[in-house]
Amino acid sequence: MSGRISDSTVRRLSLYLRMLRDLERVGAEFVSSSQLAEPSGATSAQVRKDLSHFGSFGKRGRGYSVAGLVRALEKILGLSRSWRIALVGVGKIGSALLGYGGLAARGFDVVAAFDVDDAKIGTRAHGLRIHPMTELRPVIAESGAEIGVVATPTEVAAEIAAELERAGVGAILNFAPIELSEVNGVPIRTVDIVLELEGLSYLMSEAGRRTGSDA
Amino acid sequence: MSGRISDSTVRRLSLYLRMLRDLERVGAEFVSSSQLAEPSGATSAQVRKDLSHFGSFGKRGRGYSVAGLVRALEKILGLSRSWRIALVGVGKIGSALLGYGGLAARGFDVVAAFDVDDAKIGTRAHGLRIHPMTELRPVIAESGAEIGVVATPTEVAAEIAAELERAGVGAILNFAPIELSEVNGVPIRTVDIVLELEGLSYLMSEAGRRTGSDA
DNA sequence: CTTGGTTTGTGAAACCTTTCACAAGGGCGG
DNA sequence: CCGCCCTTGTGAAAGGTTTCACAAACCAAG
Repeated sequence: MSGRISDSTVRRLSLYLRMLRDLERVGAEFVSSSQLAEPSGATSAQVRKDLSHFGSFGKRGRGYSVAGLVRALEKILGLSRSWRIALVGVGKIGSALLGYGGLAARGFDVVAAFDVDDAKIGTRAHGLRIHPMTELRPVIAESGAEIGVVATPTEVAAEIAAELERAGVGAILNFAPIELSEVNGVPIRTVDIVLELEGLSYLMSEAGRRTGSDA
Repeated sequence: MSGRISDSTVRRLSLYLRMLRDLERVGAEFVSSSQLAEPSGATSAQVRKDLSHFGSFGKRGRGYSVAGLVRALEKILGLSRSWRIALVGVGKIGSALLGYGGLAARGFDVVAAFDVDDAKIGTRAHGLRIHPMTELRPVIAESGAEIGVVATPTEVAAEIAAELERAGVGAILNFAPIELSEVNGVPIRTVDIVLELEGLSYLMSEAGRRTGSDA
């Protein structure tokens, strides 16, 4: 088992865990790979293969123990602890994140916020003091944030990501529409809404072209 | 050329287009596949392969005409026109989207907004009147929105997506942390921040486990 | 204890994507 | 006009992911 695990596998593991927690809440004891596969649109074989990279968690003829698999997946995904987030850029997206209770509920706590805007610095947003950029390093060190979130304009995103990395974060989530390259093994995930919309635009145009030429 | 194009290819095409527009702005005339590859982290061969699915756009020995390729990619991706968006849920994320100028700048106009909250209905957010959910169908029909955005709580996301589909949108962008399944060929893309964070959590834990056992 | 029904874990096969490597074509300097 | 250098377009190879299919294991009932 366990070589290099693909992003898509990890993504699915998260989805399985979500479903398992729901099942746990309603008191289910066992679940089969096919039940587990359904919500993520995967197949039962894929569920079993995904899990097999990490060990053997099921009972043949019976399925998986819900509680047991929840704990196993939490351990694999690093979700048996909570993570601290440092947010850079308290604009539209940054504020939305701060106000989104879903993060803290799932173990991701925003513990520090930064902005360049003098009007914002020193004020509080959702109970969190907004620091100037110059305090990035010390505040991140003191707060112990492990994840940096870049919610700044595109032009400065790369620079901010580099500063976050230097300040010691272990991973970065980027909302600016720019592809940031991983440095020093600090993984970066980008959430690019425009890219998603353009992907949809392609699919709609493609559909139009198909039906257009058929009709 | 042109069979079924993978999501990752389309994603890269968007990135190429971004770079090409920057190049056009600074007045570059030609660009090579290797220059084009750099910002998206692709290889030159991949750029050429991606483009080859749609035709032959370059000149051997010279590269690609920047202006020509911009127009070609815009056509392929369906970006030579603008798209209208109907937004359902004007909470944190919904408001952030409304206020985000980057969308309109790239040809995605939010033309209609809906919410269940009586306090919001009838008011205006960023110049846009907020409609009650009961008016979904007529307002979408009248506004001609092609893309529906789901920015509601998870519990109602699936139902809203179905209503949007019935109201006639051609694609859906979903921000709720739930996997929605495509119906009637209406493509759905989900932006799931928690999933991204959990992916980062996995990578950080993995890194910890590796160095932990090595040291 | 045995039988039958069920579900896992996993090699092998199928499928898909990326990379390689090179012939074909184009431009430029002389 | 010729020869050299450069870059595309593309089959073939390599690499990766998903699906298939089945033996092994477990439970329950008789």
